[in-house]
Amino acid sequence: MARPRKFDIEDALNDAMNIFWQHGYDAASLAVLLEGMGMTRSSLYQAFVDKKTLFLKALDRYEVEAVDAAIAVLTTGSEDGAERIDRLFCSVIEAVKNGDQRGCLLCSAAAGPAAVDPDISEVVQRQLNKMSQAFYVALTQSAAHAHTSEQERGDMAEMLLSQYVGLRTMIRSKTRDEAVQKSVNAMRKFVGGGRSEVSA
Amino acid sequence: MARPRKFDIEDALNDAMNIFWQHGYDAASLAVLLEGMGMTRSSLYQAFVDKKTLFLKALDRYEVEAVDAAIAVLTTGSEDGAERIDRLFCSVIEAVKNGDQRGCLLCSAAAGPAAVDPDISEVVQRQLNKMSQAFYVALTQSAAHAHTSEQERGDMAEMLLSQYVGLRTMIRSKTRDEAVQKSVNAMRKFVGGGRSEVSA
DNA sequence: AGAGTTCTGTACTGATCGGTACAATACACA
DNA sequence: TGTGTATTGTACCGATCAGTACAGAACTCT
Repeated sequence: MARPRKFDIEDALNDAMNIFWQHGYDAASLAVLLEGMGMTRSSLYQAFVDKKTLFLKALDRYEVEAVDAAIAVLTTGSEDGAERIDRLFCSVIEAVKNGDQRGCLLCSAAAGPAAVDPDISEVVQRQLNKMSQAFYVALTQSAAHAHTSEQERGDMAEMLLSQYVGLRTMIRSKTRDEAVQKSVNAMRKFVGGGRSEVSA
Repeated sequence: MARPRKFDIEDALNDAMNIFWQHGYDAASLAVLLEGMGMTRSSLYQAFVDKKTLFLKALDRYEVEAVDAAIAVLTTGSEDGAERIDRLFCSVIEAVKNGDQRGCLLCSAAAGPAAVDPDISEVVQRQLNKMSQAFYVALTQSAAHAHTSEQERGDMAEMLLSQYVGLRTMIRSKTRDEAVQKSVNAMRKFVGGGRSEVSA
């Protein structure tokens, strides 16, 4: 018994996520968001409270869309965990080669608004923790690392996470493809379990 | 034959660098900069043209102040390059433990304005390249890695760089100290040449 | 002391920021 | 076919943004 909204709320959130992903939190002004989401000011504020809340919801969306996908790569697909880690890093290269220079919304958020806002920081931390957990699982299920101590695997999981964050952060600043490729080469060799050498 | 300026231009640039370092490019508004640099609007614009130019000069300053210092750690001090790498990562931990959560101006710039502005991106890239060069030198002068191929060392230098960037990016988002410590633990073990185990 | 020159302080600019007020609108239901 | 209700569109809000205009101040040199 009321006027129905013109937009799908999930679609809009998806648009918002992509806009924040591409532009970053600050550069994604209300004007840009409204244009990209195809809605008016009132609709946005009525549905998403304010910009920060929208960003937090976009981060949640990113968790489902991208983080959980990365985690799926790390925890399923192949028997060998090291190979799964390998695949994740290769997918990063793949994206760059396809011209995707957006990097990672989570990583950009970590360097930007999360440094100032505790609410954002909390979400970022939670998602980063999830990723490091997944690295840990992958290492545990790797022939090359299963024998190492729990502590060693925990350390290495954290290291793989910083590697991942660093890579995707640099990609955002137009790092040349070869540098990314080199970094991943070394990482693959380090982790072991790689299938072929340097795919392409 | 003119009125002398009240401030030292190098001091002011130093202040600007620190403000950008702490707040990030966007959050460092003119008001914040003027307050922190202790000067008036006209003086700033007269001396530094505009905000972006000031930022570029602050980045140059950061290169001298911080990047070159890191490079010095990587290229001098100890006979063994791996130990020097070790020292660099330990110094990152040290900073965090002392409550420094600013991360790295270069890394924040990479995730933020460098993604949009080609001039900033260029400077960021140049400095990141310098760092990876220094990692390469350190590896070449390491007993544990000198025997590896030139390509292998190049790859690993790039990997160490992304590791460094990732670490300092996450630090900015209030990553708990233990995660940083863990990541560095694994990195130290990986690079080898570490002096003692987990300093503290 | 006066002229010339550069810097400083203040006041202001238009643009844009995130956010709000409110009337017009479009639907479901009675 | 009204009536109630939630959404939409528009017009607006004060605050802040980066940047500028210009008069007055502070110095050096003649």
